[in-house]
Amino acid sequence: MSYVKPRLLKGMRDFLPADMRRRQYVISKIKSLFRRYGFEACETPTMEYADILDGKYGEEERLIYRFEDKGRRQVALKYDLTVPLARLVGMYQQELTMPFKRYQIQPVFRSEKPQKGRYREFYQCDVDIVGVNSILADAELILLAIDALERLGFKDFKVRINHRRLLSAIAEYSGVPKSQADAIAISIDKLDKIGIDGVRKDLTARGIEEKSRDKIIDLITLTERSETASPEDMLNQLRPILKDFSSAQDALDDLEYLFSTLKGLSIPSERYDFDLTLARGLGYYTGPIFEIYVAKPKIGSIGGGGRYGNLIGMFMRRNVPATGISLGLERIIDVMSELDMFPDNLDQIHVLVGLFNVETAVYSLQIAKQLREAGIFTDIYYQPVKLKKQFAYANKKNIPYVVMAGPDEQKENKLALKDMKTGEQRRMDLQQAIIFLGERYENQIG
RNA sequence: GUGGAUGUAGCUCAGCUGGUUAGAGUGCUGGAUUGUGGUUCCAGAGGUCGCGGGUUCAAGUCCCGUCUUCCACCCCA
Repeated sequence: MSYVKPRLLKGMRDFLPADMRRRQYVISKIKSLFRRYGFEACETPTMEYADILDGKYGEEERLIYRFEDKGRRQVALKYDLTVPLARLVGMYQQELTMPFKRYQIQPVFRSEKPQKGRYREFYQCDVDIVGVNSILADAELILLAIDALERLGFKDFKVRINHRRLLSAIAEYSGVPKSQADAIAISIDKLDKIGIDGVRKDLTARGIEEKSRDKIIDLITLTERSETASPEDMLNQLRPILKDFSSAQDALDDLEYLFSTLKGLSIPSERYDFDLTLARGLGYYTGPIFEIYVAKPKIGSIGGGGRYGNLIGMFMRRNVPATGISLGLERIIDVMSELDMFPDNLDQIHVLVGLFNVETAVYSLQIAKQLREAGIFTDIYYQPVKLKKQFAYANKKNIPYVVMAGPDEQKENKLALKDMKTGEQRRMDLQQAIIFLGERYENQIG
């Protein structure tokens, strides 16, 4: 027989049942919350025509997986869920009810060099609101993201908020040519990592003139100084400085509205921050931008998003405003694993029906059948091996209860239900067992 | 994409300056007089030392290449 060494492609992963318990736990919580906020599900294919994705991501475009298919079409694996959504809206305009609120939980692909918390295939959990100009939509997405993370047990995280047009205004204000605006954004985004002197050096290295550089640094230090200041105070400080730039005023208005809404929703102020240095890489953002940040495990952002005003317009003849936020499933899971945030009873199977001997096998199968009809997750042992082995199997699979039914039980039309944790075992009839297990696992039985 | 580290039984690792049949713990399989487990005891199976070349009388141990994982940069979920 020929042998192929089993192996995985770089950055790709298998999920064993132990992994899937955690993934499904997180997905089901997120999904039910999305629905609670009035979003409906959507999916798009793994592959798109390459030109659907081209020209949307800026620098990051080099990370798109590209192939030629057998029909010599240029195809690409989807890189995020936002651009496919834009395509979808462009295609089904007439069939979609506006405003269109959809959630989408699917894998995306990026050919990056893998690291911890960085894979080549990973799931994003996106919620987007299409067709709404109001900043209220952005505020609600931030609320939703915070709600989701808190429900998963996150304690220490923060949503950093900035505005794309503020970044370009900074470039304008400092007198830097438009072509270098992105370079500035990238540079000041590193403030956390390399500090103010690092940014100064970096700006110089990027060929920014001294005069411009100092103006930029002044602005940044303003926000850095104000770490204790409220977002409102910071906006008020910026307003006079950027007075002559009308786009900056619009951005400041947006943010002011956004922050006052968040405040009005009673979101604790430690949950969000105005961060003038936040610059999201993706090219399509045009308005407020957000990033969800955890400090504890050094993994960076676990989600992000923002308003994209022109992207959908690239797939239709008019512009449609939209805003969205994305949660990174595997980073959320990585953080939760690291901080031991998963409940320890993520068991999926409630009871194992053991097999005493061949003569009573059918009786055992009947018990299992009826437990299943009652909605209880029931596994069964198929071979009449030593009870020791059957119990060991239940332990290994973390099954909390075992039913044994031998000749004695069958004679009385009963069964023995054993609690694997306490070792306690009681003889009862099937109905009693169904009631007992049914009450215990009420919330899981569908 | 650039730079660095790593790779030995299913898992976690040991193996000194190259030298005979590659080890431990854990896990796995079987057993300790046959209706009850997670403890203990006994026995056993399991390794092309990531893969491919090369140097040497001799390589897990040195050199080159390649792949994987991890770290930094870049960037991001």
